[in-house]
Amino acid sequence: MNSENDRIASCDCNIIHKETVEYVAGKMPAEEDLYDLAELFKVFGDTTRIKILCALSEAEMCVCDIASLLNMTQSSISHQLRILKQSRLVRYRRDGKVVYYSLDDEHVKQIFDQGLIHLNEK
Amino acid sequence: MNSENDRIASCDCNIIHKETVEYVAGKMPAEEDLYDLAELFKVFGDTTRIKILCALSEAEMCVCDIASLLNMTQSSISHQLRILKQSRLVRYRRDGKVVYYSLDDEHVKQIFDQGLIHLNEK
DNA sequence: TATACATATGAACAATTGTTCATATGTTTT
DNA sequence: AAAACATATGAACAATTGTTCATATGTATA
Repeated sequence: MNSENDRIASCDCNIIHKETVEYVAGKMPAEEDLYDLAELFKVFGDTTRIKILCALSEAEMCVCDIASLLNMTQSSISHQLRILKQSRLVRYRRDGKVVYYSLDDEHVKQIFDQGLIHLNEK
Repeated sequence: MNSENDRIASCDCNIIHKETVEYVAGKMPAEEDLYDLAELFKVFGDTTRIKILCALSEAEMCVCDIASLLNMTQSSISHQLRILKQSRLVRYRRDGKVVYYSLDDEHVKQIFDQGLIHLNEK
């Protein structure tokens, strides 16, 4: 076949194993799902947010508590909480002037723990 | 007590729930572990790398296969594989001119799947 | 040994991101 | 109603990141 020997412009090389590529292509999840998955992990991929999630897995806390715990400004915590809210990883309730945050579901802790397992076994 | 009413410079507000903060502080993992955890998730937090990991969970592939599958340049794939190698998420073996990559351990797929579960239940 | 090929890598660049600063919003208390 | 307080948010800035381009490295083959 000709197509197998032609250099592929897009990848700057030849397909070495056409069958493998086609097999895997058939198994790949939808582009959009992979994008969403990367976005989810991106949220976990920041030290401040990881600390917030870790703290909230222990107790419901208000913004000020979290800022104090992590020794950071109220503003930076608030900004990060917004991202966590948007990703549906945390929920909140208002009580007077104070807003209390907590984890939105149990998967958060499971993803968290799965990561720790990986690190501990290396 | 005086300390509870003083405004805390670091967080620009008062500690609202001193007991909670102290309790959670005692439960937090080591700073370094949380940093490593964030670094791990950061690696998962990119569409290209997620796609590579997803592909490798189906079959061992060479750089060219992956580039062809994802319709990206060999160079960009190679750069990302370096990051995945450094994080010990993939391993490789050389066979002549070709370098074959595969997942380094099964946790990768478990972290991956845990993320998908979270997304599917929302 | 010269050429071709698969892969790796450094530099450059645009795009994204996290924090800070200033200030706005919403609620309570005086 | 005014002041105090907890939180939210927009703009600005430095830092980080992913891709591209050019080129280097390593292996096989003519």
